[in-house]
Amino acid sequence: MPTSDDRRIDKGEFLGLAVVPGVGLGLSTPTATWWVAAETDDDLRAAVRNLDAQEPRWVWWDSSTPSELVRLGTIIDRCWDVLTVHRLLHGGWRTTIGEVWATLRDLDVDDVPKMGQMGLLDAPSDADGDLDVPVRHDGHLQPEWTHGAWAKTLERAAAWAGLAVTVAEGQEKLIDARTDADRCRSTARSESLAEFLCAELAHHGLPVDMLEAERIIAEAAGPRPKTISHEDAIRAERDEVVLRHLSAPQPVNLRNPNEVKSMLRREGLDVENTRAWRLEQLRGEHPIIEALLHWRKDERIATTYGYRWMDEHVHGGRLRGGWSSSDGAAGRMTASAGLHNLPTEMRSAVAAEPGFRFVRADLGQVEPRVLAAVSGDRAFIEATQADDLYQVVADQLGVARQVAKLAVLGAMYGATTGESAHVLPKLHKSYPVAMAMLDDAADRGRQRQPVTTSGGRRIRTGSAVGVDGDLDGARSAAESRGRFARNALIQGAAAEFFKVWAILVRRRGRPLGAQVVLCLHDELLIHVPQGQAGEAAQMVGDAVAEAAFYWSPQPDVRFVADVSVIDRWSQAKE
DNA sequence: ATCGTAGGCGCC
DNA sequence: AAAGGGCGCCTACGAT
Repeated sequence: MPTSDDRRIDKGEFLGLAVVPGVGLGLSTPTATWWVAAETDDDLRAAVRNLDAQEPRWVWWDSSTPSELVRLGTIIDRCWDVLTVHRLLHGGWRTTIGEVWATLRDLDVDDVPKMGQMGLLDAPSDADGDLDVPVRHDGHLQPEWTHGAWAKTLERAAAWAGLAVTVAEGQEKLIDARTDADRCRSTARSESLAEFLCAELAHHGLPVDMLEAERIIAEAAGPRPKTISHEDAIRAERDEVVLRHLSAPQPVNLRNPNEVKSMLRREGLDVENTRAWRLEQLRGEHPIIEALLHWRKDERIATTYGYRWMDEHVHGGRLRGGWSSSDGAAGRMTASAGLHNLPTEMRSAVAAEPGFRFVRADLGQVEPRVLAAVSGDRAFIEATQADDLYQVVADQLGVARQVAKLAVLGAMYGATTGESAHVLPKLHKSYPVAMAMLDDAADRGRQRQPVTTSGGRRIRTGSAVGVDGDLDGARSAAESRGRFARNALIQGAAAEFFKVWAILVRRRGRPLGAQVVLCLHDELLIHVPQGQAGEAAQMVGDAVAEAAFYWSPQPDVRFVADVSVIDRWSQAKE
């Protein structure tokens, strides 16, 4: 059997990979399938590096492989993540390997076999075939294989890698046949690498000053409870600060919105719901409002970002959570463990480690600039040349800047009321191409038709997404889908652009020792040795224009970023 | 007991 | 200023 070093792989050629820790690698190009025994992590790492030196495009089924590579400390810059590309091409989110295979083979996705659906005492049906081969007689993948049985032997791992290459080739063929083939292929590659970045983000974690975090938690939630009854006492104490404002004291469960509503009614305050923005309008009417709003903030930290959250997700000064490169709706990145919704008052706890600094950068006015890029509206593209796009639009429409901003955002979100809706006709007149594109997307959404982002992502609008909150029947559900589609076109394209930026920063930052530690929709945080911080900041800014060069359908749309070097996340501007 | 849904709210 | 799009995560609660 030849070793990996004997194989000649053309630059950019698909190279399937299936890692079996402690055993070796299954490998496959479109023309050959083989395996390499490697019992130690060092051997595994060396084997991958030797192959990567030939500059293949690595192919794998799903994020379990990048997770394994990152654990080994291997760095990859070209890959094709089959599951990620599937989501790009077909929409949807929680997709399984079995469904990806069935889709490619034109099999009914509803027939994809599930693990364990066969009773223990049942005889294997004819469809199951030989467990040693990955594909059953009926054409579907063996569920045992998709659930890990591919890793039983290196021979199987090699076959598994070969199947991944087969799927990747099929996906590329689908892309080649499209009118937007070049752009879509480019997105498939960038989104795949973004998935690898996700594995790195999950592994490295976000630096957290644990003492500072505990100080903030203590301020909001009190000391760390020692027993259950101690915890109850702290909770009761927190509740009491609100309840003492009642004219007729009685126990109220503040965590139950209905009880809060009737409590307020007894105090002479009638509200349809108890949301913060509505309660804020009642500030000054009754002291309990202020106390209740303050209670909510403290309760948020106590329940979601309290000691339990610390114990569960922060270890060795790093906050770690799961990352996904593309969510179910429009393709934004998602993260768990609170990484995407840390309250601002907790951001002082996100601190660079000794000898390191953060470079923080966020894209400025990214949604309207993306709208200009994807619509090709000449007048709107002209407006992106300015640092402050909204001011240019305001001057054009002859309205105040704030009004122009709300109108532009409203057009992208589907706002229908208020002053922003009033300005909409003017917006149509000045920027007809951009507005027509949004309206067209909204129409498609209403009719349950999918929309496609400029990078080629298919976004489904017909499923149960975006229909909550509408009680008055089908018409408003259709409007809700329209708003969703309208926004998804922009949000999805912005997400594609952001990911190109993120993976560029990841690569350009490597010689500087920089580590991407947070991706937040339009904001990047990188952790860098303090001596390299200035150079890294320059690089991050330059990478915006480079990302635009790779991603933007229009070469003359200007994108801007605010970049700063800081020690704590709370030192972000404003 | 376990699951799904709703109200609520954190962030973009 | 108005209350529109996305996500994750909390509690409460009704259905299974």
